[in-house]
Amino acid sequence: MKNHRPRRAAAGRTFVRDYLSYLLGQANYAVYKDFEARVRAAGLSSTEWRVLATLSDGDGLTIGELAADVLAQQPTLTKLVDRMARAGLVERRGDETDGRRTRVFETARGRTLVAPLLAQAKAHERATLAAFPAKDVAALKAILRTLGAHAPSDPAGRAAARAKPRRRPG
Amino acid sequence: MKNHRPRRAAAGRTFVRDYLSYLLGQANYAVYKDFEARVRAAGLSSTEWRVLATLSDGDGLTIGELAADVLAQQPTLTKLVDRMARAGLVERRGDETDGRRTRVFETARGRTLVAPLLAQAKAHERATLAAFPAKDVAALKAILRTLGAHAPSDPAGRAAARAKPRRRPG
DNA sequence: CCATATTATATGAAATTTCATATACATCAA
DNA sequence: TTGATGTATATGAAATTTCATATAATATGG
Repeated sequence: MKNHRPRRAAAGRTFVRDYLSYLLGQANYAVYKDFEARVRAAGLSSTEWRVLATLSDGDGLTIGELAADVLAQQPTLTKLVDRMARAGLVERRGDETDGRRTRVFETARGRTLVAPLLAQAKAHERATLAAFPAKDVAALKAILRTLGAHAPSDPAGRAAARAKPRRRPG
Repeated sequence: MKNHRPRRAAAGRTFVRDYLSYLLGQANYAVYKDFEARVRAAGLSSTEWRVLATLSDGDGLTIGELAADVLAQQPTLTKLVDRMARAGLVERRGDETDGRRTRVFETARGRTLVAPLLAQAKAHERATLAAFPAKDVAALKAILRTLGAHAPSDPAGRAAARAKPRRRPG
Protein backbone atom coordinates (compact mmCIF):
# COMPACT_ATOMS: atom_id res chain seq x y z
CA MET A 1 0.00 0.00 0.00
CA LYS A 2 2.54 2.57 1.13
CA ASN A 3 5.46 2.85 -1.21
CA HIS A 4 8.43 4.01 0.81
CA ARG A 5 11.55 4.70 -1.13
CA PRO A 6 13.70 7.04 0.87
CA ARG A 7 16.22 8.94 -1.18
CA ARG A 8 18.94 8.89 1.38
CA ALA A 9 18.37 5.48 2.88
CA ALA A 10 21.79 4.21 3.79
CA ALA A 11 23.56 1.47 5.62
CA GLY A 12 23.06 2.07 9.33
CA ARG A 13 19.97 4.27 9.04
CA THR A 14 17.37 2.26 10.75
CA PHE A 15 16.71 4.05 13.96
CA VAL A 16 12.96 4.32 14.14
CA ARG A 17 12.22 0.80 13.00
CA ASP A 18 13.92 -0.52 16.13
CA TYR A 19 13.02 2.19 18.55
CA LEU A 20 10.73 0.96 21.31
CA SER A 21 8.57 4.03 21.46
CA TYR A 22 8.01 3.92 17.73
CA LEU A 23 7.11 0.24 17.86
CA LEU A 24 4.69 0.81 20.71
CA GLY A 25 3.07 3.69 18.89
CA GLN A 26 2.75 1.87 15.62
CA ALA A 27 1.41 -1.26 17.28
CA ASN A 28 -1.12 0.71 19.25
CA TYR A 29 -2.20 2.60 16.19
CA ALA A 30 -2.59 -0.62 14.22
CA VAL A 31 -4.63 -2.39 16.86
CA TYR A 32 -6.76 0.65 17.59
CA LYS A 33 -7.32 1.91 14.05
CA ASP A 34 -10.09 -0.52 13.15
CA PHE A 35 -11.82 -0.07 16.43
CA GLU A 36 -11.74 3.68 16.17
CA ALA A 37 -14.42 3.43 13.52
CA ARG A 38 -16.77 2.02 16.12
CA VAL A 39 -15.90 4.80 18.51
CA ARG A 40 -16.56 7.47 15.91
CA ALA A 41 -19.75 5.74 14.89
CA ALA A 42 -20.88 6.14 18.49
CA GLY A 43 -20.20 9.86 18.16
CA LEU A 44 -17.17 9.84 20.45
CA SER A 45 -13.62 11.04 20.08
CA SER A 46 -10.84 8.68 21.11
CA THR A 47 -10.25 10.51 24.33
CA GLU A 48 -13.95 10.58 25.16
CA TRP A 49 -14.01 6.83 24.65
CA ARG A 50 -11.05 6.37 26.95
CA VAL A 51 -12.70 8.56 29.56
CA LEU A 52 -15.94 6.59 29.49
CA ALA A 53 -14.12 3.26 29.42
CA THR A 54 -12.02 4.30 32.40
CA LEU A 55 -15.03 5.55 34.34
CA SER A 56 -16.83 2.30 33.60
CA ASP A 57 -14.20 0.53 35.64
CA GLY A 58 -15.12 2.72 38.58
CA ASP A 59 -16.09 6.34 38.48
CA GLY A 60 -15.72 9.21 40.89
CA LEU A 61 -12.16 9.80 39.76
CA THR A 62 -10.82 13.30 40.05
CA ILE A 63 -9.92 15.39 37.03
CA GLY A 64 -6.26 14.79 37.69
CA GLU A 65 -6.64 11.03 38.03
CA LEU A 66 -8.65 10.86 34.85
CA ALA A 67 -6.10 12.96 33.01
CA ALA A 68 -3.33 10.59 34.03
CA ASP A 69 -5.37 7.53 33.10
CA VAL A 70 -6.26 8.73 29.62
CA LEU A 71 -2.83 10.28 29.03
CA ALA A 72 -4.13 13.78 28.57
CA GLN A 73 -3.19 16.98 30.30
CA GLN A 74 -5.23 18.46 33.07
CA PRO A 75 -6.59 21.52 31.24
CA THR A 76 -7.52 19.29 28.33
CA LEU A 77 -9.48 17.04 30.65
CA THR A 78 -11.17 19.94 32.39
CA LYS A 79 -12.48 21.15 29.07
CA LEU A 80 -13.30 17.72 27.74
CA VAL A 81 -15.30 16.98 30.88
CA ASP A 82 -17.12 20.29 30.37
CA ARG A 83 -18.19 19.21 26.93
CA MET A 84 -19.06 15.68 27.98
CA ALA A 85 -21.10 17.02 30.87
CA ARG A 86 -22.96 19.34 28.52
CA ALA A 87 -23.63 16.32 26.30
CA GLY A 88 -24.99 14.48 29.33
CA LEU A 89 -22.39 11.73 29.30
CA VAL A 90 -20.75 12.50 32.62
CA GLU A 91 -21.47 14.53 35.69
CA ARG A 92 -19.15 16.54 37.95
CA ARG A 93 -19.51 16.53 41.70
CA GLY A 94 -17.35 18.36 44.16
CA ASP A 95 -15.39 16.18 46.53
CA GLU A 96 -17.00 16.29 49.95
CA THR A 97 -13.85 16.48 51.99
CA ASP A 98 -11.51 18.36 49.66
CA GLY A 99 -13.06 21.39 48.07
CA ARG A 100 -10.40 21.66 45.40
CA ARG A 101 -11.25 18.37 43.79
CA THR A 102 -13.83 17.63 41.18
CA ARG A 103 -14.97 14.08 40.88
CA VAL A 104 -16.37 12.78 37.63
CA PHE A 105 -19.18 10.27 37.32
CA GLU A 106 -20.81 8.58 34.38
CA THR A 107 -24.44 9.34 33.75
CA ALA A 108 -26.91 6.64 32.77
CA ARG A 109 -26.68 8.00 29.26
CA GLY A 110 -22.91 7.70 29.28
CA ARG A 111 -23.10 4.14 30.48
CA THR A 112 -25.65 3.22 27.88
CA LEU A 113 -23.55 4.73 25.14
CA VAL A 114 -20.32 3.06 26.16
CA ALA A 115 -21.65 -0.36 27.15
CA PRO A 116 -21.78 -1.84 23.64
CA LEU A 117 -18.37 -0.35 22.87
CA LEU A 118 -16.84 -2.10 25.85
CA ALA A 119 -18.17 -5.40 24.58
CA GLN A 120 -16.98 -4.67 21.07
CA ALA A 121 -13.57 -3.65 22.32
CA LYS A 122 -13.15 -6.97 24.10
CA ALA A 123 -14.25 -8.84 20.99
CA HIS A 124 -11.93 -6.80 18.82
CA GLU A 125 -9.00 -7.43 21.10
CA ARG A 126 -9.72 -11.17 21.11
CA ALA A 127 -9.79 -11.14 17.31
CA THR A 128 -6.59 -9.11 17.12
CA LEU A 129 -4.71 -11.46 19.42
CA ALA A 130 -6.26 -14.70 18.20
CA ALA A 131 -3.25 -15.48 16.05
CA PHE A 132 -0.85 -15.39 18.98
CA PRO A 133 -0.33 -18.14 21.56
CA ALA A 134 -2.01 -17.24 24.85
CA LYS A 135 1.36 -17.57 26.54
CA ASP A 136 2.89 -14.89 24.33
CA VAL A 137 -0.04 -12.58 24.89
CA ALA A 138 0.27 -12.96 28.63
CA ALA A 139 4.00 -12.27 28.43
CA LEU A 140 3.40 -9.22 26.26
CA LYS A 141 0.86 -7.78 28.65
CA ALA A 142 3.06 -8.48 31.63
CA ILE A 143 5.99 -6.62 30.19
CA LEU A 144 3.78 -3.76 29.09
CA ARG A 145 2.40 -3.49 32.59
CA THR A 146 5.88 -3.43 34.01
CA LEU A 147 7.00 -0.76 31.60
CA GLY A 148 3.90 1.29 32.32
CA ALA A 149 4.26 0.91 36.05
CA HIS A 150 7.65 2.30 36.84
CA ALA A 151 8.68 5.29 34.94
CA PRO A 152 12.29 4.26 34.33
CA SER A 153 14.63 6.47 36.26
CA ASP A 154 16.63 8.85 34.09
CA PRO A 155 18.17 11.55 36.29
CA ALA A 156 19.73 13.28 33.28
CA GLY A 157 16.34 13.44 31.63
CA ARG A 158 14.76 14.97 34.68
CA ALA A 159 17.57 17.49 34.89
CA ALA A 160 16.86 18.50 31.33
CA ALA A 161 13.20 18.81 32.27
CA ARG A 162 14.00 21.24 35.03
CA ALA A 163 16.14 23.37 32.70
CA LYS A 164 13.53 23.42 29.92
CA PRO A 165 14.14 26.30 27.51
CA ARG A 166 10.80 25.66 25.79
CA ARG A 167 11.66 27.42 22.56
CA ARG A 168 13.69 26.70 19.50
CA PRO A 169 17.33 27.57 20.13
CA GLY A 170 18.84 30.06 17.68
CA MET B 1 1.70 9.01 44.20
CA LYS B 2 -1.69 8.79 42.55
CA ASN B 3 -4.42 8.00 44.99
CA HIS B 4 -7.12 6.22 43.09
CA ARG B 5 -10.16 5.36 45.06
CA PRO B 6 -13.00 4.94 42.64
CA ARG B 7 -16.39 5.31 44.21
CA ARG B 8 -18.06 2.69 42.14
CA ALA B 9 -15.23 0.20 41.82
CA ALA B 10 -16.88 -3.15 41.77
CA ALA B 11 -16.18 -6.80 41.23
CA GLY B 12 -15.72 -7.31 37.50
CA ARG B 13 -14.85 -3.74 36.61
CA THR B 14 -11.38 -4.03 35.34
CA PHE B 15 -11.64 -3.39 31.67
CA VAL B 16 -8.97 -0.84 30.95
CA ARG B 17 -6.27 -2.42 33.08
CA ASP B 18 -6.32 -5.44 30.78
CA TYR B 19 -7.09 -3.76 27.50
CA LEU B 20 -4.21 -4.04 25.05
CA SER B 21 -4.56 -0.57 23.64
CA TYR B 22 -4.55 0.93 27.10
CA LEU B 23 -1.46 -1.07 28.07
CA LEU B 24 0.35 -0.04 24.91
CA GLY B 25 -0.52 3.58 25.46
CA GLN B 26 0.50 3.59 29.10
CA ALA B 27 3.73 1.76 28.39
CA ASN B 28 4.61 4.12 25.59
CA TYR B 29 3.83 7.12 27.72
CA ALA B 30 5.95 5.79 30.56
CA VAL B 31 8.98 5.03 28.41
CA TYR B 32 8.69 8.26 26.46
CA LYS B 33 7.87 10.67 29.30
CA ASP B 34 11.42 11.07 30.59
CA PHE B 35 12.83 11.43 27.15
CA GLU B 36 10.32 14.05 26.19
CA ALA B 37 12.16 16.47 28.43
CA ARG B 38 15.16 16.17 26.13
CA VAL B 39 13.00 16.74 23.10
CA ARG B 40 11.46 19.86 24.58
CA ALA B 41 14.86 21.06 25.70
CA ALA B 42 15.90 20.89 22.05
CA GLY B 43 12.94 23.12 21.23
CA LEU B 44 10.95 20.42 19.48
CA SER B 45 7.46 19.07 19.89
CA SER B 46 7.02 15.31 20.04
CA THR B 47 5.77 15.14 16.50
CA GLU B 48 8.62 17.31 15.23
CA TRP B 49 11.03 14.93 16.92
CA ARG B 50 9.37 11.94 15.28
CA VAL B 51 9.53 13.68 11.91
CA LEU B 52 13.22 14.43 12.22
CA ALA B 53 14.01 10.97 13.58
CA THR B 54 12.12 9.36 10.73
CA LEU B 55 13.81 11.54 8.12
CA SER B 56 17.18 10.70 9.65
CA ASP B 57 16.59 7.11 8.65
CA GLY B 58 16.23 8.26 5.06
CA ASP B 59 14.59 11.41 3.87
CA GLY B 60 12.76 12.38 0.71
CA LEU B 61 9.57 10.86 2.03
CA THR B 62 6.31 12.31 0.79
CA ILE B 63 3.93 14.16 3.07
CA GLY B 64 1.63 11.16 3.09
CA GLU B 65 4.40 8.71 3.94
CA LEU B 66 5.63 10.92 6.75
CA ALA B 67 2.13 11.34 8.10
CA ALA B 68 1.70 7.57 8.25
CA ASP B 69 5.10 7.09 9.87
CA VAL B 70 4.57 9.61 12.62
CA LEU B 71 0.92 8.66 13.10
CA ALA B 72 -0.43 12.08 12.23
CA GLN B 73 -3.00 13.12 9.69
CA GLN B 74 -2.09 14.56 6.36
CA PRO B 75 -3.27 18.14 6.92
CA THR B 76 -1.48 18.15 10.25
CA LEU B 77 1.74 17.09 8.56
CA THR B 78 1.35 19.62 5.78
CA LYS B 79 1.14 22.40 8.33
CA LEU B 80 3.82 20.98 10.59
CA VAL B 81 6.19 20.74 7.64
CA ASP B 82 5.36 24.36 6.81
CA ARG B 83 6.44 25.44 10.25
CA MET B 84 9.52 23.21 10.29
CA ALA B 85 10.53 24.52 6.89
CA ARG B 86 10.16 28.08 8.11
CA ALA B 87 12.34 27.15 11.07
CA GLY B 88 14.94 25.77 8.66
CA LEU B 89 14.73 22.20 9.92
CA VAL B 90 13.40 20.59 6.75
CA GLU B 91 13.01 21.46 3.12
CA ARG B 92 10.24 20.61 0.65
CA ARG B 93 10.98 19.61 -2.92
CA GLY B 94 8.46 18.68 -5.54
CA ASP B 95 8.69 15.12 -6.81
CA GLU B 96 10.25 15.12 -10.25
CA THR B 97 7.98 12.56 -11.83
CA ASP B 98 4.73 13.10 -9.95
CA GLY B 99 3.75 16.71 -9.67
CA ARG B 100 1.26 16.08 -6.91
CA ARG B 101 3.83 14.88 -4.44
CA THR B 102 5.92 16.88 -2.06
CA ARG B 103 9.05 15.26 -0.77
CA VAL B 104 10.53 16.32 2.53
CA PHE B 105 14.25 16.50 3.27
CA GLU B 106 16.21 17.35 6.37
CA THR B 107 18.38 20.41 6.25
CA ALA B 108 21.86 20.47 7.73
CA ARG B 109 20.39 22.40 10.61
CA GLY B 110 17.72 19.75 11.16
CA ARG B 111 20.33 17.02 11.16
CA THR B 112 22.53 18.88 13.57
CA LEU B 113 19.65 19.47 15.92
CA VAL B 114 18.41 15.89 15.93
CA ALA B 115 21.73 14.07 15.95
CA PRO B 116 22.35 14.27 19.70
CA LEU B 117 18.73 13.36 20.36
CA LEU B 118 19.08 10.19 18.33
CA ALA B 119 22.06 9.18 20.42
CA GLN B 120 20.25 10.07 23.64
CA ALA B 121 17.17 8.15 22.55
CA LYS B 122 19.22 5.02 22.03
CA ALA B 123 20.88 5.45 25.40
CA HIS B 124 17.56 6.08 27.07
CA GLU B 125 16.04 3.00 25.51
CA ARG B 126 18.99 0.90 26.63
CA ALA B 127 18.56 2.19 30.17
CA THR B 128 14.82 1.59 30.09
CA LEU B 129 15.20 -2.00 28.95
CA ALA B 130 18.30 -2.83 30.95
CA ALA B 131 16.28 -4.62 33.60
CA PHE B 132 14.77 -7.06 31.13
CA PRO B 133 16.48 -10.15 29.68
CA ALA B 134 17.56 -9.52 26.09
CA LYS B 135 15.45 -12.47 25.05
CA ASP B 136 12.29 -10.88 26.43
CA VAL B 137 13.07 -7.58 24.77
CA ALA B 138 13.55 -9.28 21.44
CA ALA B 139 10.26 -11.14 21.87
CA LEU B 140 8.48 -7.94 22.83
CA LYS B 141 9.76 -6.08 19.81
CA ALA B 142 8.93 -8.96 17.52
CA ILE B 143 5.35 -9.11 18.62
CA LEU B 144 5.03 -5.34 18.44
CA ARG B 145 6.34 -5.41 14.90
CA THR B 146 3.85 -8.08 13.98
CA LEU B 147 0.98 -6.16 15.52
CA GLY B 148 2.09 -3.00 13.77
CA ALA B 149 2.49 -4.72 10.44
CA HIS B 150 -0.87 -6.21 9.73
CA ALA B 151 -3.76 -4.11 10.60
CA PRO B 152 -5.89 -6.94 11.98
CA SER B 153 -8.83 -7.59 9.72
CA ASP B 154 -12.14 -6.55 11.22
CA PRO B 155 -14.76 -6.40 8.50
CA ALA B 156 -17.42 -5.22 10.95
CA GLY B 157 -15.19 -2.37 12.01
CA ARG B 158 -14.59 -1.28 8.46
CA ALA B 159 -18.30 -1.44 7.77
CA ALA B 160 -18.87 0.88 10.70
CA ALA B 161 -16.20 3.17 9.29
CA ARG B 162 -18.03 3.43 6.00
CA ALA B 163 -21.30 4.24 7.73
CA LYS B 164 -19.74 6.87 10.01
CA PRO B 165 -22.37 9.25 11.38
CA ARG B 166 -19.66 11.51 12.80
CA ARG B 167 -21.83 13.21 15.37
CA ARG B 168 -23.26 12.40 18.71
CA PRO B 169 -26.47 10.43 18.29
CA GLY B 170 -29.55 11.86 20.00
C1' DC C 1 -7.22 12.52 -27.17
C1' DC C 2 -11.03 13.33 -24.09
C1' DA C 3 -13.72 12.66 -20.17
C1' DT C 4 -13.80 10.73 -15.80
C1' DA C 5 -12.01 8.81 -11.76
C1' DT C 6 -8.36 8.74 -8.55
C1' DT C 7 -4.57 10.37 -5.82
C1' DA C 8 -1.64 13.84 -3.23
C1' DT C 9 -1.39 17.90 -1.05
C1' DA C 10 -3.11 22.38 0.41
C1' DT C 11 -6.29 25.35 2.70
C1' DG C 12 -10.04 27.75 5.44
C1' DA C 13 -12.94 27.60 9.29
C1' DA C 14 -14.06 25.46 13.42
C1' DA C 15 -12.81 22.73 17.29
C1' DT C 16 -9.51 21.28 20.39
C1' DT C 17 -5.23 21.44 22.89
C1' DT C 18 -1.58 23.77 25.09
C1' DC C 19 0.87 27.04 27.92
C1' DA C 20 0.87 30.09 31.45
C1' DT C 21 -1.39 31.65 35.08
C1' DA C 22 -5.31 32.56 38.18
C1' DT C 23 -8.23 30.93 41.74
C1' DA C 24 -9.69 28.34 45.57
C1' DC C 25 -8.89 25.29 49.02
C1' DA C 26 -5.77 22.63 52.06
C1' DT C 27 -1.81 21.88 54.93
C1' DC C 28 1.86 23.03 57.87
C1' DA C 29 4.72 25.54 61.12
C1' DA C 30 5.01 28.83 64.55
C1' DT D 1 -5.06 31.76 64.31
C1' DT D 2 -2.04 33.47 60.79
C1' DG D 3 0.96 33.38 57.08
C1' DA D 4 3.49 30.71 53.90
C1' DT D 5 3.51 26.95 50.89
C1' DG D 6 1.54 23.38 48.25
C1' DT D 7 -2.11 21.21 45.50
C1' DA D 8 -6.29 20.73 42.33
C1' DT D 9 -8.84 22.70 38.99
C1' DA D 10 -10.27 26.46 35.98
C1' DT D 11 -9.49 29.82 32.50
C1' DG D 12 -7.86 33.02 28.68
C1' DA D 13 -5.12 33.55 24.76
C1' DA D 14 -2.36 31.46 21.45
C1' DA D 15 -1.07 27.52 18.84
C1' DT D 16 -2.24 23.38 16.79
C1' DT D 17 -5.26 19.91 14.93
C1' DT D 18 -9.23 18.44 12.58
C1' DC D 19 -12.86 18.23 9.19
C1' DA D 20 -14.41 19.18 4.90
C1' DT D 21 -13.26 20.55 0.71
C1' DA D 22 -10.51 22.78 -2.96
C1' DT D 23 -6.83 22.40 -6.12
C1' DA D 24 -3.70 20.21 -9.04
C1' DA D 25 -1.75 16.35 -11.18
C1' DT D 26 -1.98 11.61 -12.70
C1' DA D 27 -4.21 7.29 -14.31
C1' DT D 28 -7.76 4.97 -16.96
C1' DG D 29 -11.41 3.62 -20.24
C1' DG D 30 -13.31 4.38 -24.57
